[in-house]
Amino acid sequence: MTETAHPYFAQALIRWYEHHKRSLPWRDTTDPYFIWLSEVILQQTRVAQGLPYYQRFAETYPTVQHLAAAPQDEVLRLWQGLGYYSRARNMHHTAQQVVTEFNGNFPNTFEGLIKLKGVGSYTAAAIAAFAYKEKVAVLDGNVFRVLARVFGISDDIAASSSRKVFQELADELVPADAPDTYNQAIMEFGAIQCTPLMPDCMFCPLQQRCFAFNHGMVQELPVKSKAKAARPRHFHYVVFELNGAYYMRKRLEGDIWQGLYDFYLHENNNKELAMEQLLQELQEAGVPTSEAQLLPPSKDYKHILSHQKINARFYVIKLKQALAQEVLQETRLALFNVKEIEDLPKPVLISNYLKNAKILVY
DNA sequence: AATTCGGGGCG
DNA sequence: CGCCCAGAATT
Repeated sequence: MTETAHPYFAQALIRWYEHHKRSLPWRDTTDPYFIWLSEVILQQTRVAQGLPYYQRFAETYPTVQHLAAAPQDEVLRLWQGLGYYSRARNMHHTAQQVVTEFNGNFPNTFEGLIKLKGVGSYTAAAIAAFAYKEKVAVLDGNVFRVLARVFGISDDIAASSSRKVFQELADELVPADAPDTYNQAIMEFGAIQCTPLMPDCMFCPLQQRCFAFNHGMVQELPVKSKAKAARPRHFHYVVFELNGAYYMRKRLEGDIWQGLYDFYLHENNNKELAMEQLLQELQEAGVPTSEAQLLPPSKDYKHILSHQKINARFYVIKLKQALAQEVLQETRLALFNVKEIEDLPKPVLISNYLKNAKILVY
């Protein structure tokens, strides 16, 4: 490991930060509510993608009380497109807890913050440092990368067992007099200067003390094992239409997109689905298919998630009469008009279909 | 300690 | 279009 004087490391980063930092709205406040909001949005999310969402949330819910009082569907609708929807559900839950249990005040220590749903070690450290200047180290992907390169750490950053090594080093590096600025600085440095693919080593203030640069290992560090291949899935959506309204249902726990709305779903392990089979299934579910007019399936929609490759087809069925109450109970479907559908939180896949099919115009 | 949860950007 | 990015909860 390169002998890097710790005070030098923090000082160099802070000096770099003062010259290169981006102006971001959550950096102009020490209000734990807005810092928490921004950090939850920024989990797994690039600043450019999260920024407009932050602005919308901060504007729509100017206080934690506003967020706590909002209906879940509204919160999820505002979150639509950001992904990892448990973040929104947990955030909503935590807002309600802060209001009802803590009188609207967030815990003011790392230990208190990390007990909140959706607040893990990274987010607790970020809020504690930025809002309360607690001397704790944030450890996100940027920090992993910067530390691995500068200090020549070759532990696999994708392995949970490596965390301890990085966390201990990160903790040592935090200066007591500026934990807030330092933590911002190291993440910003990773995001702008010490980037994953083409780091700007030529104009790097740490160049001379960087293990990776000095050993020609910038491309090799950090070490990161590859994720396993995404599993293929085949979705066959049945879009029941009745006089310009559509049957949709809220997705349950235990799979992707919990809390979001989609259509009647038949999943198999094939791109194709025999019409007779689908019609028989619908008949068994109590759908009067004899009266229904079955249109040809849509094109294939390919939707990529981190570890799932979804191929989806949409089969529109124009109904002549409403589905029976028992069918709705069994399938959990409900009828929504176009205006209502617009306001429902939906997976991007469903949004794309609705738009292509000219059911919704965004 | 490994797996699962989304989606957008980039070369 | 393949590859990259990356925190929290659950198993």
